[in-house]
Amino acid sequence: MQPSNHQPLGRFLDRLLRRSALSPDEQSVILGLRSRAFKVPSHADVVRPGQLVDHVCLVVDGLVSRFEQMKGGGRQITALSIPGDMCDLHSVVCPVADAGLQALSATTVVYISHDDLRAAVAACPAIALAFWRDTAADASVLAKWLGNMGCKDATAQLAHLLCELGVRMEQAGLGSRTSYRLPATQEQLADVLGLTSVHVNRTLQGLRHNGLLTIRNKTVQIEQWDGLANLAEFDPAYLVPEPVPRVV
Amino acid sequence: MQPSNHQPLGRFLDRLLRRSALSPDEQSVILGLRSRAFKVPSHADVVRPGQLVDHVCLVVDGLVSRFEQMKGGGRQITALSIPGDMCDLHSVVCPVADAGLQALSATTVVYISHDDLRAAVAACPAIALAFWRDTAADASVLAKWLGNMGCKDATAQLAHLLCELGVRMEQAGLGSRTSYRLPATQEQLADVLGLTSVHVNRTLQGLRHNGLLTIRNKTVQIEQWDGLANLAEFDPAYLVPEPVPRVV
DNA sequence: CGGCACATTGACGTGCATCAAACCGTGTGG
DNA sequence: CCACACGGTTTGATGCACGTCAATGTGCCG
Repeated sequence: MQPSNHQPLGRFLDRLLRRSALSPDEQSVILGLRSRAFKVPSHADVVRPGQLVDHVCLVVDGLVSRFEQMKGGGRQITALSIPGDMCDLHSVVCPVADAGLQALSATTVVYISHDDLRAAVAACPAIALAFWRDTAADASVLAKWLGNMGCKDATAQLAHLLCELGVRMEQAGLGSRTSYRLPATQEQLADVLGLTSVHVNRTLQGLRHNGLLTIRNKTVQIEQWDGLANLAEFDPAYLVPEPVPRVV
Repeated sequence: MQPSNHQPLGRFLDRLLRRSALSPDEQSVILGLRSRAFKVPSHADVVRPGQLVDHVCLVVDGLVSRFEQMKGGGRQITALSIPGDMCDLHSVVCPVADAGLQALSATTVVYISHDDLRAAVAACPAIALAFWRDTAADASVLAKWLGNMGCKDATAQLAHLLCELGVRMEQAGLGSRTSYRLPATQEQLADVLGLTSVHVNRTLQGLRHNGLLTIRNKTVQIEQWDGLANLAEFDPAYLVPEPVPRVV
């Protein structure tokens, strides 16, 4: 599993191959998907909540969040997509988006039409399974977040998030788990963790004062990985599934 | 979409058909799956966290929870499976369970082997898509729970959960949305909501005193559906996806 | 230089946790 | 048929983690 290349679809294929075996033919079906690139400014909506979509959205550069919007103005981020991630691959099978998508920083994305993806799925059953598996992987991140929010205090929760992002960035070839760029504001992190930006700020300071990490210029530097992972009860198992044998 | 029957696999097929169109042949593949029934006593583990499984588990009667276990003894329930639900359909593509499964009440389940399901998927691409869609539906419940936990207070969160279960019970043909049996303890509800059983108790009393619902003998009676749904900002859209056209 | 988004700090309030005890229904065994 | 044990519910007193509100600081960009 060599990184194929740094083209948008190459990054996505890498992500799929991390979990699923695909034949050269199947790989070229993925790489051959037609895509249209767009630039999205920071804070702009990519998909509005409740919107019916006919394409998926692959992150090329930047950071995209999926979020639930409450009537009272509250907002909960339910997923973070880094380059190489499909924000809403599940929309192929559930095209009416219950949640919205928003760029957290200046971002470039590519659109790929549902029709093209459905054609790929119809042509290659293994691709359908790879997509299913990808959706399941997203769900396991979601379950982990729920567990953290329900059981851990702000410090452990924040530490866990920063460990997770480290591992994911490393997997995606975007830095190492102890040093990566995170173009998100403290308020956005607060919306991920179900906290306020004020409390995220103080919690972050606590981690800094303990020498666990530093953040300079949107770049996270984890100084004591083991300490942070231990504090967070972080176990990357949920991010690195065993590749599963082909079934078709 | 008539309820096929009340056999275990019939209930599961009904659930699939609620979201996916399947041809008669495909339906009979589902109904023909081999299954072995088991009785599970209350509080017993069905799958231990981290276990490698080679079968999925379909709930026939009772209630099963998926949960994350923390080192400190904390526990977070990340999904509730009612009769007709596959607890861990995603394990077909991610066979190493990150989370555990536990029966919340005396429960009967049936096991279906991954091999048989993979054969079904290989034979009928539409079944693969239906399974993928089912996994996505579970994930949207998870996202909603995360949103509630992050943004709402205990009252709204509990109200939302009871509305959700009402709709799901009704869809599954197990009572109406305003009256259904819920064989869970307050402590288990607390583990769903990220609260303590003490607080769930007081919150439940608040809802009762406002005349919104009553609970007697494990049976939830919602007296004012609109009031409860409004309090919870409950919108069932995330539970009733538009059926999607066949792609294969 | 002025404006703007974001980070930081402080004072204060509250929703929920924690701990501990009492209460209640149900099944069990003497 | 009663005594008891046990899982679950209910209640009260107290504390803390985090929210809220509001001001100030800071870097960046036009």
